[in-house]
Amino acid sequence: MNRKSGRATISDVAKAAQTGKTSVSRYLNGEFDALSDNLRQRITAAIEQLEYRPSQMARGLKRGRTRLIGLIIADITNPYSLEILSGIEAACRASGFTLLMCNTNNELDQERHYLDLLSSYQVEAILVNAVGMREEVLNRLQQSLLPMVLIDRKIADFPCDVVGLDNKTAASAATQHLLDQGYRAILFISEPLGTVNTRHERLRAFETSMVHRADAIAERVEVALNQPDELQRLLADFHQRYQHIPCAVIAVNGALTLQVARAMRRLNLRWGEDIGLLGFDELEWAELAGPGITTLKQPTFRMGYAALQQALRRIEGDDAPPEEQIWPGELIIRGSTRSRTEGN
Amino acid sequence: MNRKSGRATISDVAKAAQTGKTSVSRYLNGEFDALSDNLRQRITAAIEQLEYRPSQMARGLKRGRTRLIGLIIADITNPYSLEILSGIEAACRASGFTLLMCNTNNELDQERHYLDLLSSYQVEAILVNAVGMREEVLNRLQQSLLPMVLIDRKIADFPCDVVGLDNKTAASAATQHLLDQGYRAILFISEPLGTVNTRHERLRAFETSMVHRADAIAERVEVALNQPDELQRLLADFHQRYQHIPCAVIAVNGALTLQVARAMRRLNLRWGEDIGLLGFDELEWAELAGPGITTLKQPTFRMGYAALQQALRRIEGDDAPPEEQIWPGELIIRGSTRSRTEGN
DNA sequence: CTGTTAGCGCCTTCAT
DNA sequence: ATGAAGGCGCTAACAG
Repeated sequence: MNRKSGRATISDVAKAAQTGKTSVSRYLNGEFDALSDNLRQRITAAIEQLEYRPSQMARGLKRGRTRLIGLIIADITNPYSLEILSGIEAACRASGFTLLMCNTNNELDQERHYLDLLSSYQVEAILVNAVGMREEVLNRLQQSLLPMVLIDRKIADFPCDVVGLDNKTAASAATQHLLDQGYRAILFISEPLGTVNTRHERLRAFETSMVHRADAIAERVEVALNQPDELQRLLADFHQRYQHIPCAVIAVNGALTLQVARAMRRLNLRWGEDIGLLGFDELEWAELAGPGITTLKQPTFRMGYAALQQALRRIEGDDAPPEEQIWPGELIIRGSTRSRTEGN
Repeated sequence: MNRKSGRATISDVAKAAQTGKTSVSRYLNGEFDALSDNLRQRITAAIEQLEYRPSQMARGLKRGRTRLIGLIIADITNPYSLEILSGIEAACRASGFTLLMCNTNNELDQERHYLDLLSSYQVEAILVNAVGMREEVLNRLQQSLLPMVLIDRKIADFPCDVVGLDNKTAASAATQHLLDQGYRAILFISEPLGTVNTRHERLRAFETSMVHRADAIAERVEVALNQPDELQRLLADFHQRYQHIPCAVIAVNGALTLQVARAMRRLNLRWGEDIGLLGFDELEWAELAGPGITTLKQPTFRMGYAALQQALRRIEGDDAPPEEQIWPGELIIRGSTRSRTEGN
């Protein structure tokens, strides 16, 4: 046993098994055909006795295979991201990889920082669910040949594997549902659009679905998260202007849906009664809130899982052109979008 | 620039700056007093030009300082764990550490496996929010001198830093609140107690608070997560037996509270009306569910943050005896525990 | 101030 | 079938 670190090294094992490090290394890598039965047993015993565990650090240094996957998330507290994380994690567990987790807190320079950091840990691939990046950073990454998979959001003009929702179909279905239910004034509430393609796509599909309908009013607004007062003001204003016709709200993601629901609560607006409410992302509590909240559920867990699988394929050398995986959403109808007959 | 890995190494920088690796290393470690202005500038330029980033792997191998923290979580999808994670992550970000995340899915052998794995990555400390561990594993860890901080749950007879809730006070306060509100039959619903000290402590405090009260009935039951039918049956049975007196339920944690609420929904039992409901752990949607759900909020974020800080202290050499940090909970009263006057 | 030398723990030729 | 030697990228003496 090595005196200083307290941990046995490959040399200690070799010594204990009365052999050289090479054979132990072979043993560790499963090259048993190159080992006599006797030697193999000695090594097994030595490892057991010394409680030896190979150092992934040293291994990674030498071979480049660290079995580490980097994950960059914009905001872990977001329920969507959490489920994505959950899927990725399960896939990691299944494939023997470990996750290095980085939360950028939606800050752009953190993103840059973590990208660097992860590559300095020699991760074998990077999964990203946060995109504010500019070309400079990306080029560096691309040169490094580090496989990268984007989740949910993608980057314009940057060819890269992507896993995301079929935003167009989903947003159209959501809008159509509200129209079918009789709503005639619909407010699309989004976090600031920025360069987040997801938000743009959903909004565009919403507007496209509405533009044909001369009998219905479409409005849109951007609000940052955690601005309850502003949100409340917006909702009150919207409702006040259209209270004579069935009106509804679409929230662009789960985090926002929560805040919208809270604001409505404070305004004493009952969803499903006074106003319709539909939110992207399924929420575990959606059925418990009043008459329930209609959601556009994404197969988040499976998307996370799939993202890691895609990364693994790249790690194993697949160099097919970048692939864009588009998953279908599912509209889960609950009481918040109850049917409105005219004037009711 | 190194041909094979595509990444510049310290040697490349040394060459480009026309100096030796040592000086570059010194530069990297901020030992500027040992570098002439001229040399320093050459190095700066070389690093810039080569886009050099030191390999954390190699660094870790040599110095033992990997700046990596291992985190073992029983179940990331648990809201409690998520917020803990969130706090830990923030503390990591603030201190320049990176998280290696492992989710055991509540499986004991995974726990063992990950403990090994993390130490093989030379993490500098391990944070654990999942405890099924037995002595064998722990002893190995303890010998390795790897700092470890337990969160929420602790292990009997294993002296170790712990960050947790003041379960006794919290559970007493919760129970007392229900009694004060007039409830006279209270069911304590827990996940299987197992060796999870947290659940035991909360139950014990509940029973202690109830035992003095000859006028009130205390019951308890254990249910595994995701057994909706059984849960429903239990609740129906409990309510049916005590519907003539104000009765209430305490759920031992947030995950369970969600399931209890769902079961009540299906049974058409309205919390705050037909039955009282109080759950450990604050839920972001607690105020939105019917008249709101009364919760016992834990300062989860700060607890996670504090856990990492404690780990840092150990990393920096603090060898004071194990410290048990007990944080106070806060009862957040909502409509689900509305006051019951007799017979109403 | 600066460079040389020797490893950290492991894997990989290349001999034997 | 086995082992010795060299090196991955970095740091830490030890000289100058």
